[in-house]
Amino acid sequence: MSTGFELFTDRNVVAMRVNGELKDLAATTTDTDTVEPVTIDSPDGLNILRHSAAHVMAQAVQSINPEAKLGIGPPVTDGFYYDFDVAEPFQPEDLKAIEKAMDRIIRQGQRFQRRVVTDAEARAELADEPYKLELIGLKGAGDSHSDDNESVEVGGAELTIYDNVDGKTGEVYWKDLCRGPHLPNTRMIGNGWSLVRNAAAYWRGSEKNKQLQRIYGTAWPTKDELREYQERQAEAAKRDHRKLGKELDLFSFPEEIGSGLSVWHPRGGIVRGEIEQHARKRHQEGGYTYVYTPHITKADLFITSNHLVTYKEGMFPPIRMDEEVDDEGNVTKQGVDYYLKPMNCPMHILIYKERGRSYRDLPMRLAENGTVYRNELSGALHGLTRVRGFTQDDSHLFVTPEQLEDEVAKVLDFVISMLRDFGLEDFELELSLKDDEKDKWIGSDEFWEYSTNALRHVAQRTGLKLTEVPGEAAFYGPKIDLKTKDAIGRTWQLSTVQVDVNLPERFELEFTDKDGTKQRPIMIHRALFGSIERFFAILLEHYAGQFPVWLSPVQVVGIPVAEAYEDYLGDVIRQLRDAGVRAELDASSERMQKKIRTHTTMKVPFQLIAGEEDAKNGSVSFRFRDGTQENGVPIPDAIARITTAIADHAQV
RNA sequence: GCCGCCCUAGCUCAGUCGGUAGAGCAUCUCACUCGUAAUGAGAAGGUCAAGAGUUCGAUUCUCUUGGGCGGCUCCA
Repeated sequence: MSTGFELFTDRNVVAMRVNGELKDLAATTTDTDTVEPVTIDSPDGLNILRHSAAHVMAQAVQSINPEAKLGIGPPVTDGFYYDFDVAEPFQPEDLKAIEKAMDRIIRQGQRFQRRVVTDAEARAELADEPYKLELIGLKGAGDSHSDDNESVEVGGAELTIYDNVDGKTGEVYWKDLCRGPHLPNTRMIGNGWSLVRNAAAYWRGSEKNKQLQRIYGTAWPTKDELREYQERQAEAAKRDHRKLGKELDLFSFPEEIGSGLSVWHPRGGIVRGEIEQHARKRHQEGGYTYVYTPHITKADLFITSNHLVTYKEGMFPPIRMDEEVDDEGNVTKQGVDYYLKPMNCPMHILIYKERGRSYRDLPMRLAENGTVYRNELSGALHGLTRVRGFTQDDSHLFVTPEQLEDEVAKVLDFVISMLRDFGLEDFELELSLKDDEKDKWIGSDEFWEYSTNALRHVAQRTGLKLTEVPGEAAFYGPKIDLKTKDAIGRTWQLSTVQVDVNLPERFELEFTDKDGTKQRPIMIHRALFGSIERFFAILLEHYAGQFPVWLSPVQVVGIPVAEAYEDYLGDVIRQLRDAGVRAELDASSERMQKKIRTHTTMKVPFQLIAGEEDAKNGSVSFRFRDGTQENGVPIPDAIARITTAIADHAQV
């Protein structure tokens, strides 16, 4: 018998795994146990650090406000939070006071002491903590959601309370219902932590429940790592597409139009146009046909598709047409309701249905940049990534069951190679499956098995990292989602490929097979960028506004050293424009240094400068985004260099 | 939608313990004609988000509405 303290003397060890289970170092082990150390910088160790910091924060809050009732306090990515039920929401000044109190607790070196309790004991000790009592009740009811945040409190096989006690006297300062494990001592939290913000959050994540006040913090093994984290946050803030969109004059959301509805300025329009043109060309090469469909439709269409049942809250309210009302307000002629479309699929289906289809018509690949409108909750809106009107690069493929696997494989290859064209490189896949829950899924077991296997084979063949997530499929079929990592390591979900037998069924789609029988096609829903607005925002952040040359709104700006060289440099700019380059001459009366500054902040990839020297030699001088320069480049070479960079989608 | 915070010139922000406002940049004018990140001078620009209330008086206090930000929920 020995404790973790005896087994591991390394100060970086904060807990241990005993036969695979995380335990406090104070726990005892036997010779037959498999015991592994958990260091503070490991994923488990970080969680323990952060969860322990959450406890200290809760103790600090209750030391300041004994009336604060405890919610839950789990670790999350990069940090932790704790929820409190308090009469008055926290203010920024409160966070400072809480940090001070936390600092005292940490310096005090309180020990975390684990204690097993019965249900009755826990209820008695936590009589003043209604939310904890509710959690105890849940556990009693055999609730076994083992991976949610609540399990941090009551997820173990037995109920445990952690006491925070004085390192020397053993006096109990505070206690909390908790599964553990914890750091041995609050001092190990060190100084690599900080409170980040406070916000409201619904108790147990349901908007039907009361809102609690949540305080978020971040915690790291060292102060240096905290600083690095803060720098990463600052870098992300610098790249924020909402900020760059304003600075680079790309798009805006005029209040007069309404929230979540974007307008695209000339510069943003150029970038978006390049994205769309490139995608269009690739789609046409890939056997897709572009179609156009209207923005509004009579209700019938979305009743048939069932969207007006399952998705009604997500849709804008109807526009009533042709209704006539007399002076008393009685309806004398029935009107018709029109809806803004939240999806394009039913419209594409109607194109399919316009005439009888043969197996020879399949696969049929319809593509559209279809603008859809969704009544998103106002609080959910966020820049261009979450809006009320957006354009999906939507495709619907109609295939025979036999074609499904091949076609999905093609689609996935297509998606990946297209995203590579835009400079994204790091991908992984998520295969969403059905689970055992009854009633949630439609379609036969055979269909699910067949289509799931098809998607799995295809996904595996890409060689990309693949995660399978049971229960995440659409109710009508499995799907593959593609995620990408941007330049600063953030993950974005982009493309989705979904198999659907539901809509073909609802709309009674058919094709005539070789043997003359009528068969039902399978539909594949495919969004590549997801939403063009959102994809644009992701690229903008990925490149921090420094788009590769082909996407840059202005590719070249000519800056004459003095007015006398405007004609000379203007001629070079004209040649570039003739070659299809977006080149401009800055003939304003500013000084050249000022112009360089202006166009550098606008992130123009090539600045061409010419004065006496270059005019004499028939050359120009390059200044690049990073401030480096290359002087005396002969004009033809300069033009070739620029056009090549555009054609190659090069970053400069 | 919910909770909290916020909205002052085109932009970024000061400011007014209630007596109707200021800077820098951008814009316009003039002078300077200049070789790699801001030339100088001057001018113009604001019903302090909108509406209502309290007050002798509101940009400032209160309420309502709109918009934004951070979360929750939701999601392309």
